[in-house]
Amino acid sequence: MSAATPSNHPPLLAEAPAGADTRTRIRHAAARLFARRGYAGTGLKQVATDAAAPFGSIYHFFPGGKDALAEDMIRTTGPQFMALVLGLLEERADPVEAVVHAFDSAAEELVADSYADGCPVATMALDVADTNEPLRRAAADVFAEWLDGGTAWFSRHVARDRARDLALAMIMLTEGAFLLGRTTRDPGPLRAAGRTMGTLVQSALDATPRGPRSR
Amino acid sequence: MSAATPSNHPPLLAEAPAGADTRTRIRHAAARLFARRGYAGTGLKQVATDAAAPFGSIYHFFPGGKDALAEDMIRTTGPQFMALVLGLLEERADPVEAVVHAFDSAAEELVADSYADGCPVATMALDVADTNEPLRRAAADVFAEWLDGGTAWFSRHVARDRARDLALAMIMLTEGAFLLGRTTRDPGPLRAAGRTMGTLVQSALDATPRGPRSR
DNA sequence: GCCTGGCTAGAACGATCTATCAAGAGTGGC
DNA sequence: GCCACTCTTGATAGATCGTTCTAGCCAGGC
Repeated sequence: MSAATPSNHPPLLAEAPAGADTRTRIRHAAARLFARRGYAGTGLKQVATDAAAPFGSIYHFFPGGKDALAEDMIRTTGPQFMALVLGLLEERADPVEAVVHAFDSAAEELVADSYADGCPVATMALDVADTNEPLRRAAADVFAEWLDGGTAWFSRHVARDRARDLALAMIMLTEGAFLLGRTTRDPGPLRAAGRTMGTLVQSALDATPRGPRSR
Repeated sequence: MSAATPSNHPPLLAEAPAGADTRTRIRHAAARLFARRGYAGTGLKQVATDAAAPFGSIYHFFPGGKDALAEDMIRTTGPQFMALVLGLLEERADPVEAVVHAFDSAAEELVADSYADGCPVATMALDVADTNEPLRRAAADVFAEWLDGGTAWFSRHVARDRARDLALAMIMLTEGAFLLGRTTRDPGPLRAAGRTMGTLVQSALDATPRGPRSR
């Protein structure tokens, strides 16, 4: 949708900017901790500490407490993450090169931050899928948005039903690759996922005989 | 490796058999809770309750406490899960049909247990990747075993380097599909992952000109 | 009959968790 | 200069966490 300049992206889940107000400092700190340690593994006290904010301020800005903070985090970083990926895809004209490039960039970033940050939603999604219905729905909504966004992107090159499967495969490979990469401390899975996506896109293109689009 | 009969498999993460001793009851209860709620989200008191075991027995059988219980769970259910998948793959002779069938079976099972149980390792792996080094290593070891096992299976049909990428893709798609399936309460992702794996295996077969094996 | 060991059973401890509360600090309107 | 309001603070409550500990139960060997 929005421009997605071919420049390098700002690090998602970074610390809050220097002079940021308390609310955004809390948001950033919570996003990092939730993404790395999950819902149950993150303590609000540590959020306050990391944010250099008074403990009570969490409840001032997020009266719903931990749940509200977590839902805000899911619904905020989810679209940001999609925008980041779509931006990476935009950096190459050829769709096969684009997906390979996107995964390679993700691999570089994973190494750069010492395998700490993967997908900001996955850890929490698995954590709460069975225990916290509102958060499960929030994560489900995010995944649905990703699927729509990905389908739209691939639809520029292949038929819509094929595009949907490609988008689904891209999301699943991304999540699986981050899981393996973070656990084994190895960027290899992300690069392999890129190769795999390249193969899939090429297959879909080959099966789309009449020109690039078939809308 | 082992036989892998084409019969239906016993449910992984099931309750302990009726007359099971306390140790195995604790193991089963812990496996279920850890898989569904993650490491931080699982309380030992609830493990004892679910296992119908006295609380102190947990420390009697697992002197290492929560960590020992979790590591035992990872290293036990990990290989079981691989055996289950390899067994499903064995139920179809054609490799393309085999992968599609395996994912379709997984989809059925996910629906059957109300989207509660996915991969027994993934939830914990993401939970502890940044906070608990021994458990992270245990999960990493399990993933490495899966990769070896999967590579061996695909090597029966394609060249070894191609087989490795296929195995990697299969693991990543499985994990991603379970994540999406559990979060959105929809078996669709698992079936889509099956279709995608079918495409990938077919591609690899097409690129392996001289007969099935190329050892 | 007694003793030894594995196992049961749950109380108790200190730490940590989420959430609430009351009071203080700072700021802009009038 | 005073009020109204937003935000800051940290103490506190009540619950739950992982872990330890002590005591009792019960079967098998001698």
